[in-house]
Amino acid sequence: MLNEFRMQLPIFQFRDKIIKSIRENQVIIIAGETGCGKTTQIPQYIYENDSNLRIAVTQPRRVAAMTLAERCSLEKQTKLGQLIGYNVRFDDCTSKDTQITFLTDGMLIREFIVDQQLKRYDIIIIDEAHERTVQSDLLLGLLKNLCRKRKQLKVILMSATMQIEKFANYLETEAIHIIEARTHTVDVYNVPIRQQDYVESMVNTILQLHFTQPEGDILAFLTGQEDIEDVREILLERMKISNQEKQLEVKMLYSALPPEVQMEAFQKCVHRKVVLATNIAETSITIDGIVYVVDCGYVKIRSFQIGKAIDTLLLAPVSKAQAEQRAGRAGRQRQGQCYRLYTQQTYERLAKYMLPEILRVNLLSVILQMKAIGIQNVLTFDLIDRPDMELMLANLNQLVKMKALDSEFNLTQHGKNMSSLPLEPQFSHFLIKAYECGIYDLALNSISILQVENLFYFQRGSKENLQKILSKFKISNSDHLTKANILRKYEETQNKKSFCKENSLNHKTLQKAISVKQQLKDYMKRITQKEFEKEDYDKFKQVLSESLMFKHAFYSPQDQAYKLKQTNQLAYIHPESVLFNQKPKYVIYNEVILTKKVYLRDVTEIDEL
DNA sequence: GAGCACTGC
Repeated sequence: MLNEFRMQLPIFQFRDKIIKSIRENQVIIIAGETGCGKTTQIPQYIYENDSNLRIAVTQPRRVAAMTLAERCSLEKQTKLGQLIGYNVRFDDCTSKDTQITFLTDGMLIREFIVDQQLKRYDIIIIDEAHERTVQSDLLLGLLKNLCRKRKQLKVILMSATMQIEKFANYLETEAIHIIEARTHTVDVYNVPIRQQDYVESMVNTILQLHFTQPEGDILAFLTGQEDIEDVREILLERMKISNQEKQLEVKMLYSALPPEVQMEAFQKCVHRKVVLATNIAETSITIDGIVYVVDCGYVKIRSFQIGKAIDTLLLAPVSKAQAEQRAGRAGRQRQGQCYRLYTQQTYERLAKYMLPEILRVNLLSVILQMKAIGIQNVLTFDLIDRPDMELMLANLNQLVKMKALDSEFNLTQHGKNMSSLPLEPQFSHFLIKAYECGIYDLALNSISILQVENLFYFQRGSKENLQKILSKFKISNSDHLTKANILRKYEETQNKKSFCKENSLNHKTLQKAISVKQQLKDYMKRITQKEFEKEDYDKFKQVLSESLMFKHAFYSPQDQAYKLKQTNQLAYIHPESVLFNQKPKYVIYNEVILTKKVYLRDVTEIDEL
């Protein structure tokens, strides 16, 4: 039975219309802002109408998949994992009775590799399609194809109310439903003149807001750890000077913060709270009680420069859609206000949407996945936005060199094995080769710990300890081996928490590395039975060097920098490397990224190129 | 002598 709460949701009045539309069309589009109830209700409507159907609902983020399944289970008063369940990495909470499965986009792509017909499901819902992640774009392409082969299959695309025509054209459907949500209005204010420095401007706006506006918490959007810490320091200083009775609690929120510090941003405060956040607060996380939003107008974007073959992580203006999304965060509880630290004129000139991810990342692993799913010609595969042809061709040729594909671009057994691992292709290649050479534990430790980010956590200004800590674990002029050693020492230590504290390590991060290692170990069991171990660092380096065949660099004395073998690009060893300030002649690296300079991250010295 | 936003298998 439908309970009263469910009937009050905006989506409820569309129930019969949508059911009818699904019956009559193979592909339908449902657009509606967050809060209209589409994600929790539509799977249930479908099930209540025909209890034989098996439904998959995809989400870009794993927490969303888990909490949505929990929410729906509660509404249907069933046990989570029975009728309704979820399936995300490290956590499969489904059973043979499960008919509504919430899963991540990446998980459904994995299922495609196992069964290209996806016969396990009758209806597939792709949610949050407007976010345009690589995974959901790829899923749309795969499902568009599959619809021709499986006439009974139904596909529902759900998105915010943007780019709907584009989706509709691509999926060749006219069945579009737009659901209005009941949200509160947000008044938007722009600054009248262009601001020189958004940190200064941010501080002034927050303080002015604080001293003149009625109660309600503030959410401030900044770009990264550095400007968040700057704003915080200046705010605290000025609050001290002003000696006002009106207190202001300053909290921070960005992904490199340890989870326990992040939690502080969610606690209710006696006084007004201001949360200084990155775009983690844009979609991933919702904070209750926010009435005011301040938007600096910038965001850090990671892109892949095709010609130079390097990643960049640089500041860029937000898109209009992003600016709206940020403003919307003020209207979740009651009428809110949004202050933009840029002029109305600047706003008008912003791009409508951010460039979709598939057009700005390296596609090596996506191409391998596509081959594993059985796509013959990936170059002509019909995606909603086609990536650069040259890049895809270069990726194909790299996969040939790794022997993942043969010379006709057909998937080899090795490529099949590689695609079964949740790793970048060069690491899959490395792990498989390392097993063959009998250095599996060393390789597993190294790969697992390199998968996790924010291994260390330092308070501002205390980072001079880093090299001291690294030297305790250092092995053989290699970040790969040194980090493997950190994981091994962590595993061997009894009191893990104090071990982490002593060495400024992030406990949760290492926990994650452990579960990554266990998962990789399980996957590897299906590929090879070999499990013998010898501690051979030279062999390790040799196999690694061969696996990172496109990531070699040599020191160029006249440039006082490294030259990448592939492109002659100049780069510097990252300060977080054990090789920082040393100048080994030849190195291999995991990643080359432009931030303030072009840096090589995770570096190992080798004897020759 | 600098420090990387976010997400996923």
